[in-house]
Amino acid sequence: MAIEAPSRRRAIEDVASALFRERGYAATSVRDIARALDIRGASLYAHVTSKEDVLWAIVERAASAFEDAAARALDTGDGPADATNRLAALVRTHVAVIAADPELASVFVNEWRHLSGERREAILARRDAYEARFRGLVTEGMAAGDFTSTDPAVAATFLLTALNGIAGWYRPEGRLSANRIADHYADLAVRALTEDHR
Amino acid sequence: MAIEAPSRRRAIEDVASALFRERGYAATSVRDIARALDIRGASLYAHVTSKEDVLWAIVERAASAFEDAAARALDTGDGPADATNRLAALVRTHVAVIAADPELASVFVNEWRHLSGERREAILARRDAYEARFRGLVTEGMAAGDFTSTDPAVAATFLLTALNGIAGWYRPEGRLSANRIADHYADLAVRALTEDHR
DNA sequence: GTCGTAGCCTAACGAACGTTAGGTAGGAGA
DNA sequence: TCTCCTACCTAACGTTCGTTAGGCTACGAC
Repeated sequence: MAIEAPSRRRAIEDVASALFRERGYAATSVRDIARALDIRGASLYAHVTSKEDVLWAIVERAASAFEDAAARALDTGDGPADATNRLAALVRTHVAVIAADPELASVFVNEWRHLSGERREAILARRDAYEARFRGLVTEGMAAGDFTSTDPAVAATFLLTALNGIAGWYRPEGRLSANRIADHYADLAVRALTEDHR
Repeated sequence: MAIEAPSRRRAIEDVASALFRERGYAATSVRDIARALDIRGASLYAHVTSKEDVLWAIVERAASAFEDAAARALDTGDGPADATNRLAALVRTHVAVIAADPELASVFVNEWRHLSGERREAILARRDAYEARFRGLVTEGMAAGDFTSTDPAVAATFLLTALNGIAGWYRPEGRLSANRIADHYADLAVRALTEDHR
């Protein structure tokens, strides 16, 4: 979307996230990342202070992408929509963020535990906050009678894990476009929370 | 369930699957596994031929557990149930397998890609076959009019990723029992595929 | 032309990795 | 008592890991 300065640093993060997605962070060496850029491992350290630093940059960027997109999807200025429509919008947005950069999203979803100390806790806190958005929306919808009453935490986790799973299997050249997937997932999510809604 | 001979080999697999679940296969060293058993890394090789061999044993056992349970859930002798009931039974069974040994299930779901060559392909084939069971059931249910018509592959993937996610967060001492989780997930799954079903 | 700087190189560091070799202690069965 | 066998040990192997140090080249700005 946004036009980025074509920095070397960013190129490193891009190949790293592709490798982290398909092999995992721990199974990807610094020399693997360098080889994908056709340079030597040591040369990376002109652009990067550590391997974990690259992971952190990727995870941080992904977290912001999800947060910003969710805020845009939910805080629409045009008055309060009902829970069903807001849930559909949130699901669509989540799918769109994943499809826009599946490597980024996959690393965020699956590799955050290789961060250490404060960074790990910071990301966990942001994940929790994001999950709370889902849970809150589900809770509101139940209170308003839009959703079937059930355990909001379970329902939110059910939806979020299903959504995050997309980051693992989505391929841009696949059978279904991101929009079609978003349509299907929004329908499935809404129906999962709705009963006799005609 | 079954009473096992208390073999050292099995103890190794148990601590290994716990470590693989929480740190990942690649980030767990042979010496880490040994330390959890209060022995030296080299001593493991009296019971095991390689680190990957341990992963294979875990993944293989998990695959069999899922396959056997699904077969028992679907091939009930008491005549053909409708797709809704069979889906609910399959979901419950899947949850039960995960809850019976979350470490085993989590390694199966998340760490199979660290297998090499034939083993990796063999597990992928079995995963595909298992997924095909879900997809087939969804397809049948749509044909019979029990389920809302949608893309069966997308719906099956949606459900399976939501289900497999449980392996990542379930804790036996958690707020909800495995049965309660199974109830909720079966409801969510059936509703996701059903519309105006009263 | 010279200066800065961006980008890469070779060489090497200590640590950790998976794994092998060969040996020891102790209990079970003859 | 001798003999296996299970379970563990120490020591070491070659490799790979993340990372640092120091140097070279090309190019744009002044």
